Amino acid sequence: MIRAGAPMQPNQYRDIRLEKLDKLKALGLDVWPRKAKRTHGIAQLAEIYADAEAWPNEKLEGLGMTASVMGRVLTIREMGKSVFAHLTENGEKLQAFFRKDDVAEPGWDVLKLLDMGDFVSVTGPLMRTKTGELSVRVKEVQFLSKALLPLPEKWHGLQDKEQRYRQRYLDLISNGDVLKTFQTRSRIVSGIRRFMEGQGYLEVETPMMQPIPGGATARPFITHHNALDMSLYLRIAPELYLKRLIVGGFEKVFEINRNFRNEGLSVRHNPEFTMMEFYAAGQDLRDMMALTEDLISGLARDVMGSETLPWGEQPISYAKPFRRLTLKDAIAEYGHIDRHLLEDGDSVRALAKAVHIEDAGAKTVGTLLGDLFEHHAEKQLIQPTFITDYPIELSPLTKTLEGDDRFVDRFELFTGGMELANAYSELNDPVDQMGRFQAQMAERDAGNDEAMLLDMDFVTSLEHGFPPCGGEGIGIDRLVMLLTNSASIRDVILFPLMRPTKPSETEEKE
RNA sequence: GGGCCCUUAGCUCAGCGGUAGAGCAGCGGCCUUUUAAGCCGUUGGCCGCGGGUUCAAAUCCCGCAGGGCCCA
Repeated sequence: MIRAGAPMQPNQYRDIRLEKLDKLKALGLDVWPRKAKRTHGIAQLAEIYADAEAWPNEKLEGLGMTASVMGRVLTIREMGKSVFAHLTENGEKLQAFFRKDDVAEPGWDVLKLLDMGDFVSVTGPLMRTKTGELSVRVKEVQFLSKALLPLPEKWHGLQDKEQRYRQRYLDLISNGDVLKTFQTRSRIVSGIRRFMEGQGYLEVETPMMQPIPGGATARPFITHHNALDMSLYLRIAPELYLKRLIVGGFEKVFEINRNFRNEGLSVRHNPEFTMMEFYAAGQDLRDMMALTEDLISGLARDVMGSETLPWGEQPISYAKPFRRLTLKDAIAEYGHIDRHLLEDGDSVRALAKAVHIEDAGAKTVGTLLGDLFEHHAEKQLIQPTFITDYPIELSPLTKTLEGDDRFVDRFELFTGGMELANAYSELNDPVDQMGRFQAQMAERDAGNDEAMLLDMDFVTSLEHGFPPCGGEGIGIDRLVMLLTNSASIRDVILFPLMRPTKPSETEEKE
């Protein structure tokens, strides 16, 4: 596969196009000019003169304007002594109309050597064709860049998913929706930054390489620092560092950056993924909920244009307020299970065994409640729903509920059947925190290699005084999936992780 | 990790024991308002890789690689 990508291998297409390049040089052209002649962007012209009734051909010609636009040649339709071509720039298209009698030398010869995929700049007045399409009547052509390899098929685009991910640039060129999705992702992320800054949060950066990976339960990637001769871990979460900043006196901080978790791939998981975490001194879980609703419904409205957006077969409403449900109530409702059975350890264990949950005999009741929730409820939570009152075993960094120390003041937001956000009233009692870490270490000794490691410096920071604090993480990739109706996380990550097609050169050297 | 499926021309796909096919793209013609332009002609293939079965394998069997979907 991907033979066309093999660099500089002899290839029918490359050879012919290299010959054309020589012919262009022979015409005396600078075939790799340093700058494009351009007075307007294609999007700009397409927008201003979009309305065919407001801008009929006579009126366009009456403007007496000359525009220069640059773009990649997407299609060429040759009609004897005239040629139509579509140029594309930034996802927008504009037609160029060449007539042999109109084009100044050596324009017509250049045209004969033009291929789909090349870049050109064209100059001329605007016009509208018989069929009403806005076009540039080309008087002058500037050749900008030769594509030596052909574009994917113009009608079907690039379909092969493997090649779409491996050669994302081809996917972006030939599948218009893909470029739109990633442009939208960019707008969503900048919308998030605007919102957070508007709420008084400061963006900070904390270590991606950590000596002790903390803040989440997950297997880390490990790497090595040569000069210090030490192991380092790619972070699984920034949490413990952001909290140190709260200790240090920041009131509100957020970070949007990559986390790395050494786990499998799926339509919802990529080993590196983007997360926003934020912390606000003096606040609690209720404040995090309100902010989350404001943020997400605001993004739906302001970036996507509606609080109700399509998601597969079923639209999702991001209108406030989102539904709230305790973990146990969610199990009861979606699993059609008598609520009272969830209050008793033996019956919880029996329910877990009934649905074949692994090690159901050995796990704690709280852990089993988490498993039952995942089994019965998670996939069914399509509309945004805050799940609250998590078992303490699943939440080593969270304050307990008032009056019930088996459960903690935490929510996870589920949407489209996915975990989208996770928030706590942060644990700030250093003695309690030390005990929770010890419980995690015991779990680790018992064989759970995802259990948290003790970070003594973090505990020390709490001992210097940590205010009450609300904290939350929001999965940015999943948020983009939801807002753009993308079924796979690979459709919202530009370069998802792929196995190499053959051993890389660095590996061969080692 | 388990199950199912895919891999054939640059791209999109047929073909499923008997000489390797189509559309688009390319190349050569015709055509001065086309838009999946049209018409005539034409080049292009380690049928993912390696074994096997067979007189004969793209096609059947086994293994490997890469990918996809579902489940855990």
